[in-house]
Amino acid sequence: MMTKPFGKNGDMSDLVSSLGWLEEEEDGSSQDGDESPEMRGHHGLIHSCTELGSEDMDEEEEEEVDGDDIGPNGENAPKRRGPKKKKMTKARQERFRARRVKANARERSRMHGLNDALESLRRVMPCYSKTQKLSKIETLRLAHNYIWALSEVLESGQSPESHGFMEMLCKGLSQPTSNLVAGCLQLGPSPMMLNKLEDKCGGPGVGGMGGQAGHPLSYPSPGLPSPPYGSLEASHLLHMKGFKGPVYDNPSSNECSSGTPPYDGPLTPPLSISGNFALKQEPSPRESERNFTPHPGHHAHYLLSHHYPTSTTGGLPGGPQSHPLFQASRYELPLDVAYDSFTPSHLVTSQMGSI
DNA sequence: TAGGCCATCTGGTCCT
DNA sequence: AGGACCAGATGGCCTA
Repeated sequence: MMTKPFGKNGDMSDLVSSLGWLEEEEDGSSQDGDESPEMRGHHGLIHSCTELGSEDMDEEEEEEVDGDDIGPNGENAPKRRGPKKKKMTKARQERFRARRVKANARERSRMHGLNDALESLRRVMPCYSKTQKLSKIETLRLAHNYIWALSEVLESGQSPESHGFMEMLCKGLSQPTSNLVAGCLQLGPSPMMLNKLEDKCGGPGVGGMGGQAGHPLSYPSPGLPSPPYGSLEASHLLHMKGFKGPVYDNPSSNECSSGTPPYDGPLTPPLSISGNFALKQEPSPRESERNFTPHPGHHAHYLLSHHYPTSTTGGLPGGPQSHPLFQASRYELPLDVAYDSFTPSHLVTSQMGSI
């Protein structure tokens, strides 16, 4: 439970009055700027109070605000310490309010943008449910785990159906979220999901395969519960169906490298990661220090042979081997990544910055 | 009802 | 000076 230093009602008024706030509220200037219905409680009052008491201390038209140390119930409130508060003129109050209202609007807009980005992230997570939305913190944790797990898959050839993959995904997640992820990964693609994938991959502007349903990941597990579990969102892999070929020879072709292009769709995590690997000639000595058994390319083969068959209709132009998932298995970490603290996310961020 | 999550307001700080 | 970013504070909503 979040600790609330002040009660919702009543006890706050003592503080407010002791700070000499009430006089401003009386003249009505405290309400005019808060067009937002979310302007709740006393919080804003306190901030405004402190602001009024500090910002304009060097202004003319000083006016003492003493004499109102009596609480709303008539009791004596403790005297306010520090410099005496000066009353603002109407004009100053209006200016201040206008500035504050503008800043609030910007902040709202900024947070909405942040939430939009978070929602985009949710949609490319391995489990996405409109009905059971992941919380912000869980979304970030799952994203971290997901990148990590995918990298492990690339490096080790571990199957995404394995228990280990699930464990990596669920590491540090709350029990409900873990259950959600587990449910998602064990559910076979539902007809609804297939439709969704069809929409995503075949829809206009997605770079899909002409409306072909594609090859959604299959996690056969008949008889498992349906919702509230979300559905397995395999689109993060299916997105790559639009992949035109390896990008390693031309790093600038990677979206991530061309400044900050407008985000108009889910990214393809393997592309983002693999495009930044350095070409590996020999197995890295560090690789042997890993805890997993390296089977380079195994999983890439598995995935790609299942989902990117070499065909003229739906396969990758150069066969599975041309896919970044496969290619990436031949790449290794940059040497400047601190190995102790290695996680795939470190790799991504450190390399992204160097593009 | 406690606890978790969220949206919002706010003041401070840094940057352009 | 103004905007972006951040963290703290607060109240509302929802759920176990």
